[in-house]
Amino acid sequence: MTLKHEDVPEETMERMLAYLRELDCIWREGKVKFSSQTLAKVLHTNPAQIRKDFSYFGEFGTRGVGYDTKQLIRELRAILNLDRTWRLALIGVGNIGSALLRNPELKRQGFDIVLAFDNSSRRIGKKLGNIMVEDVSHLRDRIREEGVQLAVIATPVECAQDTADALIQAGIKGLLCFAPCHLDIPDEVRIVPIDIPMALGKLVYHMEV
Amino acid sequence: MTLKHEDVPEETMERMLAYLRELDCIWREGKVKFSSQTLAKVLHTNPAQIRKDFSYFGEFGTRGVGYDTKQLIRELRAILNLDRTWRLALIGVGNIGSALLRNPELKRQGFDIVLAFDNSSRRIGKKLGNIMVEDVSHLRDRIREEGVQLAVIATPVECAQDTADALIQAGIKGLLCFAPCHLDIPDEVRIVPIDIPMALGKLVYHMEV
DNA sequence: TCTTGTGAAACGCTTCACAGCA
DNA sequence: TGCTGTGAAGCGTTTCACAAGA
Repeated sequence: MTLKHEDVPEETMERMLAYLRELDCIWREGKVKFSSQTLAKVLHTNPAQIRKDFSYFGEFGTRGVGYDTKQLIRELRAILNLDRTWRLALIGVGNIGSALLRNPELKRQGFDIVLAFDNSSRRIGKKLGNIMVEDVSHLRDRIREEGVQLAVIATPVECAQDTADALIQAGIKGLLCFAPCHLDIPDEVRIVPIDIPMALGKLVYHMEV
Repeated sequence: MTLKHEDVPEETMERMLAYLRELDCIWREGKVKFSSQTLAKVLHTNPAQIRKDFSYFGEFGTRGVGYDTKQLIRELRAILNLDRTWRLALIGVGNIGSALLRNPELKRQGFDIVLAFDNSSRRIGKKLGNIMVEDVSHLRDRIREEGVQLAVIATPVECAQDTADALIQAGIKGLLCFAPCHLDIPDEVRIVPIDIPMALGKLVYHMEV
């Protein structure tokens, strides 16, 4: 029985991304079949968990045999909306922003930064890769012109909320935010935070002092 | 009743980090008191959740009144081991690695990158900020010399597992990993992954296609 | 009256155990 | 025999509701 998005635990979706990432590896290693057992061993998890996760979306395996690697990769890509290219806007071309622009991995994974903005005249007009950095004051019009749905906030904390507000005005539906602060966002907009100091916080909590 | 680390849900610890981050804001805004109600409103969460989270570590409030902002900041810093400076090693001084080295926010938050390594002669010997990039082949000795406990893996995926193995050999106890792949790590070593393509995956899963 | 701290209920995710099939 | 798919049990987290106390 196949359910849809709202019925799937967020945890399941996150593990599906991890399964896909690992299956890409397994495929590159030439393994055309796998079982929940073998995948679980690699990822240090429980085979029942993997089967249960898959079962939210359908039946992909063959009893007594296992799963077809390539087929599962295709299925997972489709389930996770990763079977297309997503166009992104980037706001803030400082350290992290320019690292993202220079990162070829993103494009390879289907995430294409097609717009970049900054508020500093030092950076506006410069070309990074094949993207021209534009003035953040043109953000709204340019995002609408290009029909971009997703944006990456890589500004300092001080500008992050204003940037988010402007992006939402521009019709953005999903945000990846590197600014280490809470943002106030309407329910219909999705935000995924990447907070590096907080990640280090998770680490040191478990350290012997 | 105060319990310790192993009895505290991971979710609680992660929220404690978010509370601390927000309390720093609240303090800068000049608010010397807060209630679970007011903090919950800002973070779009449940006041009972906040009180329950706090209760894992002690009693910090005054009934009928609320909490003292500055005192709570101090308590949370101590609980989360954020009341000291942590020294880090960085491996991989590419786009993301050099962005981290140039990021003054980390030092301000108590995370000090004191060693940087790379395997490219183009980068070895260069100075970034006030850190000299060293040859990754000296990793083990230098980490032991400096007594560093934490490391940041910012290498390409291809080197990530080897790097992790070397770091563990060197006695590293915690890893922040930017390489978008699963790493095989002994139980006693903590790893916190920051996987940017996966974060974008979480975002697009919820998008209307 | 107001807000904390907390047992207990409610809820949701994980794991188990086994029927169903190749 | 071997592995999947899944209902049900187990378990941990969240939320509720209220006693305690300023």
